[in-house]
Amino acid sequence: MISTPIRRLSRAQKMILSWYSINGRQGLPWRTTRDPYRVLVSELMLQQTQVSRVIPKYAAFIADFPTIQSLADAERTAVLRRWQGLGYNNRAVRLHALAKLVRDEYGGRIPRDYEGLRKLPGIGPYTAGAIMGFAYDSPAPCVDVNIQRVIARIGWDAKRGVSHDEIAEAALRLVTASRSPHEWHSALMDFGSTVCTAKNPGCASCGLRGICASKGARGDENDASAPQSRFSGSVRWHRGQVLRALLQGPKTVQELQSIKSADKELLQEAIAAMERERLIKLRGMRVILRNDG
DNA sequence: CTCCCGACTA
DNA sequence: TAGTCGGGAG
Repeated sequence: MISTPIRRLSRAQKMILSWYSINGRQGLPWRTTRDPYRVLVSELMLQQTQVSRVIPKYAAFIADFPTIQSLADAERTAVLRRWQGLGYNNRAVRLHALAKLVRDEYGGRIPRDYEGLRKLPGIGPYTAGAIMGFAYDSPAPCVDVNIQRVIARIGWDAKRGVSHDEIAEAALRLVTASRSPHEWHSALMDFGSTVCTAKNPGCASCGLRGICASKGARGDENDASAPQSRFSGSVRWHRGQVLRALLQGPKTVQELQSIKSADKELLQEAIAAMERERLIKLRGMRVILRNDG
């Protein structure tokens, strides 16, 4: 009989788990804790940021802010300082706001349910599901691009195409069937980042060759992304420079313009954007990092 | 130069 | 639903 995607995926699940028991990434610091606060911090950091870059930042951050209480009580600038190098600084602002919200409105307790987590700033559909799985070992929708890719490839022929909804449904079915969402999502992610990679997937040595609907596909099946514009000299780069400077203390616009290699117009653009986002404020000629807002 | 990759906002 | 948000490794 014809193998359905669900059937294929169900078989693949066992194989991925067995692959994981041997090849899983050991020693990821957020995998050895079930503390919802630590899991939450790691997931916020891992949004848009590679594992290798998060590891040292996570350790330093947890050392400084070991509990959600300590984070809520900290100055925003102190949080931003510890976030330096991770990028997307608004994630740090949201995390700090989240901590204060939990302290002031939730009695210091992070919600234990998906919908409750979703209400918190910075927690979207993926992160809520990830926390459910990694902190509470509870099945919930949890589809990032890696999980999406692995499930799509195994279940459906890469040359065809499958809706996100179908993948989400299959993913939920799999995690619900698993004995441990924590183990299953860890396995899926490790498999996706080391074997079933976006480009040049390791099909040749993959144990799932026999059942995968997309075996041998070259990767990047539906890649229509535009080439990335350069970072150096961009507005984004200027934002980073401005933040770095202001972390040392208030600066005048003049002083900011003397930043090495800074462009006057792009710097103005960066300052305007950061002000709109309430990251900074202008007091006369002085620019300062906001501690609220 | 390319790659990574979720949440929020308008 | 399109645009914005990073910064370092390779």
